[in-house]
Amino acid sequence: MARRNQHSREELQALAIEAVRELVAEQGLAKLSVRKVAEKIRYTPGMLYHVFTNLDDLILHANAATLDILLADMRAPVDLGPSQALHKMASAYLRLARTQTALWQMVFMHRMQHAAPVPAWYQQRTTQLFERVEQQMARMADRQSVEAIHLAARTLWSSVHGIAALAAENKLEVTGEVDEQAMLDSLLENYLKSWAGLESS
Amino acid sequence: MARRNQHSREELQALAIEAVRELVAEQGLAKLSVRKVAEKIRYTPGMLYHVFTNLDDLILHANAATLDILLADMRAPVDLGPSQALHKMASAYLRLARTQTALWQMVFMHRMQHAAPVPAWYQQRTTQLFERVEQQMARMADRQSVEAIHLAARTLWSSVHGIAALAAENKLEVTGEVDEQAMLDSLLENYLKSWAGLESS
DNA sequence: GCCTTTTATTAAACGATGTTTAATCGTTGT
DNA sequence: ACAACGATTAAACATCGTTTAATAAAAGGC
Repeated sequence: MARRNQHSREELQALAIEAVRELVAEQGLAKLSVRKVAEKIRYTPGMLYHVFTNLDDLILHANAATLDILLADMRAPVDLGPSQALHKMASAYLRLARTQTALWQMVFMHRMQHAAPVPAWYQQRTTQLFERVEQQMARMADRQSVEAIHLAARTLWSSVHGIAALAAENKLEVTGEVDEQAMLDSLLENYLKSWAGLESS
Repeated sequence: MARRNQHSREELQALAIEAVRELVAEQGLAKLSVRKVAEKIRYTPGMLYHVFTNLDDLILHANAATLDILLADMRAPVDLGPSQALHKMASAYLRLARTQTALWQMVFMHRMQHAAPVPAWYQQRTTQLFERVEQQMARMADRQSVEAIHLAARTLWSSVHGIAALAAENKLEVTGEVDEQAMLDSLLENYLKSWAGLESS
């Protein structure tokens, strides 16, 4: 049979993306396969190549969905001070790494195999994330230069990411009990305290 | 032919491990395969399963070698103060991520597929790394409790790792110029300044 | 020095993978 | 009614990790 046409191209995309996310959430990235995705949405593997260029492309779309969730969770409440806002954002970041570990890891661990550059519609989401952090840090110290704020934001958030990555690892392999939330608090409190007190050069 | 016996079991292990490291350094983890390793050491794929339990095991051994290099590079010079020692160690960590990106990524990105727990001889190396950091931080603030030092060491080094991870990524995908060494300096300076000034509770 | 036993090593198979190909079959336009 | 098109499939291909049984060389006993 051909063109059952029960689903439009866009519906099929959404269906496949959701299937990937469910499969990865249940079994992890390592167990993901094109055939499983196809079976789950009741199509043939070949069909997926009519809608996505390859598996990497499909995974990238699934990751974009995860990033959208993350960005939504990291919406900074307007009525909070910059320090508390950053705490909230970091906690949201950590929470996703803890509760949706497999999906979170897929975002940060999967690398393109075909040497294709990350498309703009994807990179836009990751830069958006850094911009939000930068925005809050700009509120903390308006004495600092734009470059200094940029550097500090990247420094801080790379650090937050490192802690969240550790938390995601520990969900799988035990390395000794660590309280990642306490680590986040320690990082933010100490780094920001010293940084905000700095004078611009 | 059988039992050419040109190489002992240990020599074969070392040969295979070195082959893995060369292949990954040249082509990346994604292109690694058992067959390529076997070809490189001029044996058959099956032979590797006589010396290692599976590919994960082989990769783990290759990662141990990388960790050994890292640990050697991170030897803290005795004549330095704790703060400068930490700077040196962090720089060494970053340097490896930059110069041996593929091998470094294999250490931190590869996950066991067979749900086997990380063996003790491997985990020993990663804990050793944290211990060195802890040691220096203990020198900085002997007023703090053991638990506080443990927490701060893990916080700081997870952050260093996050920055190094970002540097490794940017070696592959361009995200805009960032000076990771400056980020490291910012992290260490600000975090340690505030942390070391703290009184124990 | 021959024969047996071990064991290193291989060749070949198995099942699964991502991807491509050509064929099919339903829909659409005329 | 028929032709063109396009969605969908079935099947093939090359590669992968891993296992199996066969083979050939070394080691040990006598």
